[in-house]
Amino acid sequence: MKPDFQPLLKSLSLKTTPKRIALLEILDDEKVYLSPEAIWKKMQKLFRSIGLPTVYRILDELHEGNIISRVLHPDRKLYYYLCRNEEHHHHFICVSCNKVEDLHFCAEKEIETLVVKGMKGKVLSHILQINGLCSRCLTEQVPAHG
Amino acid sequence: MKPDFQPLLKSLSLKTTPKRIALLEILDDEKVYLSPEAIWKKMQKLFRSIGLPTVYRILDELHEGNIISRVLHPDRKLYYYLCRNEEHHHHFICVSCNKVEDLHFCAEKEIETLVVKGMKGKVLSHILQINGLCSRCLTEQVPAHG
DNA sequence: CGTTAAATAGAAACTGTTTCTATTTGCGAA
DNA sequence: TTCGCAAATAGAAACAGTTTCTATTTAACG
Repeated sequence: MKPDFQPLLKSLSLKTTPKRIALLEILDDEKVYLSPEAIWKKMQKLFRSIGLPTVYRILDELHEGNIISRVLHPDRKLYYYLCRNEEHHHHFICVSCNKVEDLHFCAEKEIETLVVKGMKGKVLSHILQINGLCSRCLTEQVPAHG
Repeated sequence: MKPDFQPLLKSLSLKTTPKRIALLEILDDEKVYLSPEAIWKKMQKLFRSIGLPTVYRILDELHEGNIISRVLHPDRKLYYYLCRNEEHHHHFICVSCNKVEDLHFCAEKEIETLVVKGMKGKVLSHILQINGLCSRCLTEQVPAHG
């Protein structure tokens, strides 16, 4: 069940190139977040000649257009994944298998109150990221990395 | 009022070198988080010859020993600051002046419940970072960067 | 099909960080 | 206080992830 990404690209005034479609399909297939390099390696199986800069550029464009989300991993690298949730939410990241799960929880109101009333400041954005082990990795006793 | 950092270093089995003391004093003076390079520049005023790798190494050691905290900035660089709070807390970061304020708020319980009961997973760590404008920058209408 | 602006490959540059090796220095022992 | 050695450091170089640059290719529109 591959979604039709053409209208999505069109809405961002991006041309529908095979590489953009392939990258979106790769992210759509994965339930884990991927590094640009991992995406590049998957792309190389589909295109005999594709540069890493192309992957970076496409990721930037799609992230810019809010089609894909990215995670700032504790290892200081950026990881990307396709996020289908429109509403505001946060991420649970399994440090063992890299799976991302959306958490429909947000402490927005508490934060807003603390910052506005407590500090007389203003909230521009907030990041809530939970690192842990998903149910599968937990039961399988896979050693966590990081 | 400079604290005596010697026993602190000793407790980590780190030798009390002028550079380690100076770095701690620089961080103690600042109420903002600093990049390794910014710290290096301040160090260069005190030591005619100091390498950037030395700054990185000292920062790593102190961070390892839980003496200093670090922030993973949206610009993907690491910033460091001296954190005097022992208890678990989170950070408000002013994107205009880089000041860090501790927020004594934590959604730990809600997160725990969601992950354990909802996902049957396990929480290893969590990051809550609030980016905004502090009261001073807000009233001064300083344009925010980032 | 032809045109044109957008997209891409490949090389090279850039930046923050780490590693390596020879030299220097803090500090416990004598 | 001086000695000896492990720890700390300088400076160069390497490294990794990411970005920039330029010539070439390609999608989209008429």
